[in-house]
Amino acid sequence: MGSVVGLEDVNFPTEPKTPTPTMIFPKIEPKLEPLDEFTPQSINPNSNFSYNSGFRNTTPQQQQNATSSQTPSSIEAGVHSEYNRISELFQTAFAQRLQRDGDVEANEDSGCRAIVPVSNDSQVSDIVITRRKYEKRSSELVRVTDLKPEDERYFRDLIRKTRMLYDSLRIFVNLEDENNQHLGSGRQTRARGDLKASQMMREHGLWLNRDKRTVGPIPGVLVGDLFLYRMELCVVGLHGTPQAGIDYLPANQSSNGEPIATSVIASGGYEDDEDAGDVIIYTGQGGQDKNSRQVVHQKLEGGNLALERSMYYGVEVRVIRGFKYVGSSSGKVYVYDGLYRITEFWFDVGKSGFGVYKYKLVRIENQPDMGSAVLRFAESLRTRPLEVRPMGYISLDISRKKENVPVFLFNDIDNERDPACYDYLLKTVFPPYVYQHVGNGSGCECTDGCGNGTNCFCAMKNGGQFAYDTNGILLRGKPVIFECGPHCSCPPTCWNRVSQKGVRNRFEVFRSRETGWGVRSLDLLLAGSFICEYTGVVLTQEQAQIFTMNGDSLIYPSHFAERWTEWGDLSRIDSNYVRPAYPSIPPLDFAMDVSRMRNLACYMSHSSSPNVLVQPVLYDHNSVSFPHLMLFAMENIPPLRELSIDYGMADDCTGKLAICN
DNA sequence: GATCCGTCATAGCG
DNA sequence: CCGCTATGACGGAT
Repeated sequence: MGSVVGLEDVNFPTEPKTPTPTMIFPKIEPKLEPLDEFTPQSINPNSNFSYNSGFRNTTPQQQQNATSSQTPSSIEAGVHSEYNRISELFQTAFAQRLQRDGDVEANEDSGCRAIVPVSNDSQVSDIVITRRKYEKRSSELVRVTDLKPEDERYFRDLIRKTRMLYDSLRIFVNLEDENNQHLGSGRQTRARGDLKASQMMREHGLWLNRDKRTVGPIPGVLVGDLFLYRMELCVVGLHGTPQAGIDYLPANQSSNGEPIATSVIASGGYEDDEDAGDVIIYTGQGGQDKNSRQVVHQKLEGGNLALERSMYYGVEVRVIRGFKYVGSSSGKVYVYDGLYRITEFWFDVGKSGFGVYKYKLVRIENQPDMGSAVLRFAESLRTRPLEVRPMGYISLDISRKKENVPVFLFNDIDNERDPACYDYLLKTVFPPYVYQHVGNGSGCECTDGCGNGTNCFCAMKNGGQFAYDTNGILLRGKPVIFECGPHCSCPPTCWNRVSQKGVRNRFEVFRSRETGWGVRSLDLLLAGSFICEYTGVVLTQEQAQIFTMNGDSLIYPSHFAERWTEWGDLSRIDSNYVRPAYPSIPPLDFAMDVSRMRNLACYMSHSSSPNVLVQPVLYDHNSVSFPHLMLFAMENIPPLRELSIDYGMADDCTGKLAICN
């Protein structure tokens, strides 16, 4: 039997310790070649820059196309002129550098030639948050290293809070716009919540990682983290440009006058990309018309030059993959896949017949599994679990058809099969007296559906507005939420019935060495989306006493940390923001028995930095002291990542939920 | 009905 | 300040 304590220790510091930022520049020492011997090979001995030695990765047919589609300025002439241009570019850059720091010392023993550690007297608190309005991006290139576990937790929490705020703002802007459309503002296009949210956060200095240009990992961002919008990447500082695929420190800001790439987004926007996971053939930028067709040769400038320089100096780049994924609103997600090294680059003939730069990106070893691979793996698990993982499945539905969607039970570690042995409890069982005051007149009378909540009694109970948007995403955590229910006149399709409809995603209870049993999803869980109810049998005071005397463990809902307060909290943007206190409910003082009947929720692990929140909800009765405990995602949770709740436990209180291990 | 394409409103940055 | 960009949303066509 493992301990229930989940992902992380309970306590983490509010103040970060100082990690050591490692300066990449200014001290660099690439070998300087005499300018008259300047050749592509001397620019970079590692590169296979193929200037006139034929075409790489190009079929004869493509070459034919290339030459035939392009006369009289043949592809070869194009390459020649491009090469001349590059030579000029480098001559200028090297001349400038010679003039400036002709006496830099070589650093022979460093694995990465460009990287020379310097003093660690920078303040880490400056690394992350920018408080001034519209501050320009910094030109200081750093790599953050030596993060201690408490630092990791601090930055993780910072990223988490930042993303929560971004999502809240985005949803609010979209909803407000939708309401305005209802009123007939006459505007044709919808507001871009994704852009508005980032703008508001920028105005309040809430963008992260803007006062340093960070090479390598962004503190607090894990490999596999999911983003739904390009601007979200800008806000956390993972990738700084809203549209361009290559982010780099431009030459004029660089201490040695050369650009350095920091991150790339591979989303298949270029026909010549090849993506084999660990190895990417990445096409440089430029040369496309507005229809994304390659119409001229690419040039070795901007991001293309930066990638080449990053290769030369052995500087790693972050790779974010964007790809289609049903379930996200735009049909696309961005996944942080970790660090890659550029090992080769060359000028090639693209499918269009025009010259493109190509870069071979190789994933650095010993990193967590690629998020994009996990997504694909989860996809295959959803459709054919036994084929993909023939061993380990104990049950393909522990709910025995009670849930809309089967709940898997997986254990490839030991022989435990406990969760298969319990009665599956779909909904919490309340004592009969909570239903006393239910009856006619307790629900709304919106026969045609509740619309946007105008004149809906249930909306009024929530303070005039529904708690969800039209996609069923939780707008803001509240002391309690009133959903429409069996005593309402509205049809079951009413969108104020999100949590009572039960599980909609594919979940799996799994055995883990760290957390005993755990729960993970095979679907992407969007931030704010409903996960499941935390079910149990609610006990009367007397029953609870007997249970306690017998030594049985109970769930006390009042012990859950009130994480709902964090969801939709706009206080960092809106100084007038007040945390929702309405509708107010008395402290929850009931106990729940899960010793015989339970659902998947009680297998979720504890974390003090959880990705799931507990939100009280009422729909089938009006006793505010006995709400359903509904679980919602606090962030975009990638498939197969363990779900965690803040049980409000201290480190040494693992016994409380040991029954579920 | 899913998917593709054109169009438009965008915002950061070099 | 201007032009570029591996965006995102929508509406119409296939």
